[in-house]
Amino acid sequence: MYKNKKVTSYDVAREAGVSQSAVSRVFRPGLSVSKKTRDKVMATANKMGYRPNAIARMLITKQSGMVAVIVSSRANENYPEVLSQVSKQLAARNKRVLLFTLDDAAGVDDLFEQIWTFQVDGVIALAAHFESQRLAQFEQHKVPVVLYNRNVPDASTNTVCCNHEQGIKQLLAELKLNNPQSYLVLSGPVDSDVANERREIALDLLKKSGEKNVQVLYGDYTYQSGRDCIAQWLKKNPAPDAVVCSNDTMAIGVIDEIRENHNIHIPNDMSVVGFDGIASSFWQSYQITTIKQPVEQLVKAAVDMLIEHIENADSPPEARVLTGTLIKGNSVKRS
Amino acid sequence: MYKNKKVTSYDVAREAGVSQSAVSRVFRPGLSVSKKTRDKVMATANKMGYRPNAIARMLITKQSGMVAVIVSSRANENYPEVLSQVSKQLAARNKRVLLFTLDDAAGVDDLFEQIWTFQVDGVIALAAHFESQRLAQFEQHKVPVVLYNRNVPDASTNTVCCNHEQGIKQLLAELKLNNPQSYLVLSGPVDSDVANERREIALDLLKKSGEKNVQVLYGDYTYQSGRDCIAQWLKKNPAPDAVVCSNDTMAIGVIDEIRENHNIHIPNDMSVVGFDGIASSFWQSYQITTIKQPVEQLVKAAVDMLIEHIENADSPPEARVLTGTLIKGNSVKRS
DNA sequence: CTGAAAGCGCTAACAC
DNA sequence: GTGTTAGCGCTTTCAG
Repeated sequence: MYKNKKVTSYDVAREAGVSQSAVSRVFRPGLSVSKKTRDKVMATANKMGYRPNAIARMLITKQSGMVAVIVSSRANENYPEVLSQVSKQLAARNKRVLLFTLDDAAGVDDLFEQIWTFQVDGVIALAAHFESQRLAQFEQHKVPVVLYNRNVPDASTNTVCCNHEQGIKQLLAELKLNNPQSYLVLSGPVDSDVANERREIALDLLKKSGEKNVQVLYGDYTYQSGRDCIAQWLKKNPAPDAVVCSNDTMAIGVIDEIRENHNIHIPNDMSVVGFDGIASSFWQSYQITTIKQPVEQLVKAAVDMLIEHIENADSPPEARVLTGTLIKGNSVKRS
Repeated sequence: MYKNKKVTSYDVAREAGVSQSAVSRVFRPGLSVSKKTRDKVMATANKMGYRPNAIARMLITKQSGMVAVIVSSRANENYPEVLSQVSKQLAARNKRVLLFTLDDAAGVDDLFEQIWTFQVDGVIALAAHFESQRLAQFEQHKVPVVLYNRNVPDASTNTVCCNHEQGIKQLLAELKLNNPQSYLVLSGPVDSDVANERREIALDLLKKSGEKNVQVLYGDYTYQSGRDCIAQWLKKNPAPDAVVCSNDTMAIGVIDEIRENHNIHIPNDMSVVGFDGIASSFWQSYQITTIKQPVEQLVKAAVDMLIEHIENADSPPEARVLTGTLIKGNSVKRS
């Protein structure tokens, strides 16, 4: 075995008695090489354990074949599923995932530095919040970007989003069947764009339908915050008839808190709805009424858009909105 | 703005009136440049929007600064936490994560091709199963690798693992307090090394302590498989006194199935234990007795080992085993 | 401390 | 169809 140093296309060429570019051609699909040379090259390449060096290729083709995927810690609980889909679907398009996790605003500068230096072909941002000046940088550096699960008002960015409005409308309609007199909206954190959007839509719709008794609390999307919020609220206030949570995880927290510490029956005395359709929302012990996001299709849309913009630098920005599915669970009374 | 093409170190050099290597030096930390040149270069670089091209750097330094992280779909439910930790801790060591997801054995060939061509500095495999010949390839290609949550008998590979034996010993001791007469071991899938290890350890320990009535069922680590297995079992058999699940998710499934369809009380009539300590195992409605994996420390160990082997090619293979924490939940009766 | 020069391993014209 | 040649953008000796 030739293990002492990395074997290059030159080494293979010499050994096979062909030119270096012949070797290169053999390993670039779709280039015309005679079967004879191809076989000869392949044979010696295998013998020598040769693998083309993607780095060198990137340098010359100016395509890294890598897509930066940014995951913020504020991401929904369904992000593992999303990430796995993203990885799978990008792989199918012959792109690799360069993963970045974003903890707090502090890391953003560094993150962007990395993105530029690594010459990624594109960026998919999962539920992260970026200032609009940040988004402008992508354009300056000519790096296509798709925001997943975000709805940016000014339509200069590619976005893919679940239809929050329609979803929340359906959830509220479901709640209305029981004619609730008081609502509690349990919002996600204010630094999450998705949370803000869901909250505002809910408040807006409730207002439009003339509801007077609507209160808002702020959690941070976690189970514990769901528990804490409702516990805190019930210390000084009567139980609301309906609780509208910005995600399933908080809804689960609410349900557990009620079960443990309060003599309130869900759904008979109180209705709870969530959002996302995460795996545990379907578990027997919770069975939350929620909107299931069409994750696979959302990711497909995101990947399609990104590839389109990578291949065609001046295609116009696009926003795609997909509709989720109402899941009628047992956290809202059914007649 | 100089936006028409990527600006290179030559462009900056020309503009700043210095040599190209001067620019290079400025952007390589720890190299001696006079403050005057440094300032001048920095200023024009910023003005022109210059960013060093990491690809070119990789080509010459033969270090990509990337670590391949392989996630298999068989990974435990705690993988999001693990992945997030891995990403964070590698970032702290100035490495980027190139993420690969592995669905089935079919993709392995392709995966390995990618790993070689992308010249990654190292590999962390999360709960994936590789044949030993595969592992040998890493050595041939001189790519350091750390297996996370695997215990390979032949000690020629770097591994980091939670102490399954001690954990399961503790869980069984906890169960013993109620003097169970019959055990059901609910194993994960046979193509998961972790699952096999946990099952065998449990069976072994039970045998050693003289238990006669021990049955085994095979799930696939999912919630639904937990439900299905126990439901199937109870159709034809009496309820076991103790159920030992290979992960928390299946334990949750067991609990939910029992709650919905059987008149059996947990923990009074039946005890259930899990493994992993995933977030939902602590939820009020489950509170599983389980072993919480020390994820942060496990990842730290993995990353430390990997970096060590990247920097020091001939450090010897190492296996680190960390001990988990027994969580005394409510799925086992407490006296 | 600085600049000149030689590549890293490969791709992409371009002749033959 | 194949070989020759000129780089991609950077790091790294090596003189000065």
